[in-house]
Amino acid sequence: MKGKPTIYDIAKKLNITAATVSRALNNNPRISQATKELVLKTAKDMNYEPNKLALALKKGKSNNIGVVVPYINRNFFSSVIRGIEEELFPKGYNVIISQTHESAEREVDIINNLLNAQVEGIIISLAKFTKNTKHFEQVLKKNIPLIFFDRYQEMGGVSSVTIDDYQGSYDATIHLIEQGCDRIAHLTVDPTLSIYKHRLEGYQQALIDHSIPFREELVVKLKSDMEEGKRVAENLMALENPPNAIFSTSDYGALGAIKWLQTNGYKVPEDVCVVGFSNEPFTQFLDLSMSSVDQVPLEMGKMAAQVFLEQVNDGNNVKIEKKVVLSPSLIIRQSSTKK
Amino acid sequence: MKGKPTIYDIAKKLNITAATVSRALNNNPRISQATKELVLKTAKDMNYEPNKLALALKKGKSNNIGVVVPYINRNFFSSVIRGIEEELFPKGYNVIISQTHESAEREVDIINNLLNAQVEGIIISLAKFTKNTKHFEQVLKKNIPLIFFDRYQEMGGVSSVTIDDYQGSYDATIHLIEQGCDRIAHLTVDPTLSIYKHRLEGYQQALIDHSIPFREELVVKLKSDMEEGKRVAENLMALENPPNAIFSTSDYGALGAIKWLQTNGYKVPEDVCVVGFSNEPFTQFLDLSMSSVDQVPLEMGKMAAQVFLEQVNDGNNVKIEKKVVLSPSLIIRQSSTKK
DNA sequence: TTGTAGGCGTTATCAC
DNA sequence: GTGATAACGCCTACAA
Repeated sequence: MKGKPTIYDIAKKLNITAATVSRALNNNPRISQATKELVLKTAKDMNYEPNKLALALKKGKSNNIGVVVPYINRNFFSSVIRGIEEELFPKGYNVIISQTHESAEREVDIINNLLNAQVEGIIISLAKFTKNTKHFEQVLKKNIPLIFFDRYQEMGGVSSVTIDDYQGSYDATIHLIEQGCDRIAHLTVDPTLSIYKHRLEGYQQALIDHSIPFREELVVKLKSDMEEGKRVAENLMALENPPNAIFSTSDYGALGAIKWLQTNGYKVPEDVCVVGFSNEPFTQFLDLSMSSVDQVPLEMGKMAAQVFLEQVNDGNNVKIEKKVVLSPSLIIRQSSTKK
Repeated sequence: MKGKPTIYDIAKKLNITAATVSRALNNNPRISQATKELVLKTAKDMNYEPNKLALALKKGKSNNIGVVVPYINRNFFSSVIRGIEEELFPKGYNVIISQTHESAEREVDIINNLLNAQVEGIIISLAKFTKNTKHFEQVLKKNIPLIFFDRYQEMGGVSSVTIDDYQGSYDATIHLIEQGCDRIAHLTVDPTLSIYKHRLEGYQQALIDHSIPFREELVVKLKSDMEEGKRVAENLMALENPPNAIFSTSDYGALGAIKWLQTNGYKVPEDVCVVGFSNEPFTQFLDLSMSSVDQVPLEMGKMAAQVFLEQVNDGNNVKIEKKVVLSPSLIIRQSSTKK
């Protein structure tokens, strides 16, 4: 008996069959209390541990779940993954992670790979440029729960967990208005992506609700990047009627804006209030701490895991399509607090 | 043929046996070119994909590797994991992650779980309070490569990938000395842990090499935390002969120190130079950017993965025990640059 | 060059 | 209650 002990080893020792051992181990009702205890005891003695691979092959279930993100070392994603792992480890699932590097191609490879590995579910935040959804149809065809989080795409049979981007944006804008700002710039990243579209809409609605005219020139598209934020701030302040608040859908853009403002004679928040989005860890450590919309990544991860568990337990039932929308949380700090 | 096609399905279609199909798929030399091509083609047509679980059971190899960290959403750890994944995905390995939450108990559970899942290797950064190593002996007994990174413990048969903490600390201290500082405080976390012990030694050696007397009262132990950093800075500056430089083995401690200094009339770096350790992302975004020792997490992850690959390919050979020590990289920024 | 048969560790379906 | 036996999908001697 070199390697790990199997149910055969323990069967032999007890002079019974492997089948009986298996049943005893699985607490099968029609097995005598005596043998049950005996088996359990010797199993423990021999340091027996079931071979998950065999079980997996037999049942066609691996106890593994795949989590796919663009990059794992972005704070938002790693926090979501943390939430997922914490929810799923106690249930006996192992979390396999993969990174798309924002490449749609690689995303396809990863999905195929996960499928081969017989994962029982896939939780994914789409690569930025994923348009085609063919690879996901395969997943659905196999009745494997597929859950999008944060970045998603409309697709029948797919569940998703997102934050209410509209609400987050609305709240942030209202907050700025309440600080007395009436010329609020909106920095966006790519309004064709749904999350940014919703953020734009929330911003617009807040203006409407306070009878503030919408000015097209105050909406600027830029990459989520500090240098871009500086450039944009410069342009905005050069307008004849410059903004007295900047709401950026990215913390990095907001940071760049603040830096430019401060080094060019503007006071934040007195002259210009600034609010970011994502609540990156650095926002709280700045000398002038930055207000930001928190995307509740931990909750998002836990929620995604829970949705997965529901679907997986629902067996081959009708495909449930669950859309969970979490409330983001506006964190108000110095960059937008006049007092 | 409901589920996934198997080699049997494709065998039936071609009127040959599964064995032949298997061989063709595996490019077995003694198989006719004709059938090989035929099999390959129909396999593709039928959208055949090998079932990794079956393969795993057969070979006793899962193609999975376990990565264990305290918390996945710490920048350092998630960056290491990123490195590991990037190195291992192309080789066909799946990366399973688990978090210990710094609990030694949970660490034991996780190791057992990974063992049951038949992972082919384990890469781990120890929970802070792990003393016992019994659970690791099990891993070694099964001939499964075990690799420690960052936080490790001396153990026969175990490889490790770390940075040269001594060197990093030495470099940082020398840098401070070159800036003209001769009263350098050293903030440590827990000198009983080897990494902090080495950092203390590097600091001391730098002093010796420049004939600067070592002063016990300039070495302070504190938690890696901003508030603690403030408290400690206050105490240090109250000494009769206060420091003109602070080297903290944690960025958070350094940050706290800087904040306290700045709000209490001291100029950084003119009055006091400050250097941190870890190169957390926030250090570069501070108004006064912070110098720090980068722990090259990406390289560390890649290196750990490479060590794993070596061991795993070495079969059941003699246990190789590889100790890789990477060079940290001192990032010099404003907090320590007088000019 | 290809087919046959057995096995990896479990569980499920029959029987007894 | 428990024992045979087959099966999950694949690989690999051993034959032919």
